[in-house]
Amino acid sequence: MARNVSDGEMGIVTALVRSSFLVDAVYAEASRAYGITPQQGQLLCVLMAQPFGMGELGGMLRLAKSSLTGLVDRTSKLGLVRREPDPVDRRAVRIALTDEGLAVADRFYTDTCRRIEALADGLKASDRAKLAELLGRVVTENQVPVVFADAE
Amino acid sequence: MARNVSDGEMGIVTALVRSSFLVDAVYAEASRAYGITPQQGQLLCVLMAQPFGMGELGGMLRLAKSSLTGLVDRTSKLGLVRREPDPVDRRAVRIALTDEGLAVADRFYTDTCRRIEALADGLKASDRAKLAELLGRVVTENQVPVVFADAE
DNA sequence: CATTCTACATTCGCACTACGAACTAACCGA
DNA sequence: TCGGTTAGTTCGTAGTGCGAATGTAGAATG
Repeated sequence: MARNVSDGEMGIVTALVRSSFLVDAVYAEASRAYGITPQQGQLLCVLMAQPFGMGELGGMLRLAKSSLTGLVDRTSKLGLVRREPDPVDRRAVRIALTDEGLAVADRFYTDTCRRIEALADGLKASDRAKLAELLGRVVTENQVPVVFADAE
Repeated sequence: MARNVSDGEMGIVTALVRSSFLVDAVYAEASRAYGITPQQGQLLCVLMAQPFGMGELGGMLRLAKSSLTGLVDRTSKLGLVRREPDPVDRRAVRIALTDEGLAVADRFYTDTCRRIEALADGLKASDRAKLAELLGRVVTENQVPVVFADAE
């Protein structure tokens, strides 16, 4: 049987899985507010740092090449990203944000950050810092791709 | 611009988003190993506690009714869950694990726990406990549905 | 009791997600 | 130049998730 929600003690596995569920819901809600899908939102966030080739993007987002083509197609059709020819490799393309894409990405990113941050509102500052440190170490040690980063 | 991965300081937002990405990847990998989708795996985990009606399931998994019908259909076609008539309400059904579904759920759950737990292998026991406590508070305070629970 | 209102679930059509296999074009090394 | 590799796309398939519309059954009201 499962423990009750009111049970104060929650294992680390459950805490991770359920917090992930929470983050996913926030992502879905935030992206919907901007007329994009969570995947498109994630693509925009990755591209905020710099343009990437399809291969690099596939590695970061953990998507097969064929999956990525469609995602870029659809996001491109919205006018948010653009395929640019790679200057040195004529086979390759570089996916970059359009002006509008950058604008949407900025707003989506800011909004998402605000919503995610609100999840930890109940924790006092020192606890939030501790949580960020511990969770950050988990992320770093598992080499999670930089699908999201702190603003400068 | 974005901070570098090697940058030790990671904000709580980034840590949450990227750890969620990590958990999602583990869930996808684990479910694939059992020939099911992550959504089907999640359904099995929820039903491990007890059978639920479609309405309850929709609330817990945050899915529209129409989305759930298909998920249950497909999982049922695999022989893992079953629709049972509700004893008191002839409109309603109760979704329950079949014997095979219970067996798969047990193994999937155990395997997933092992994989998720491994994510925090780099932390020492006291840090893991602290992380579980803080993240557990975030989960509890945001009333995340019990889509996953600790084993008894 | 009949009528109405609401709740439970399904069906349908749509767009998106994700994959592997097969393919084209271009790079690169021998 | 030839053969192998790499970058991306195309195509077919299965699954996801939603809203609108539907049918049936319980609940509430007269």
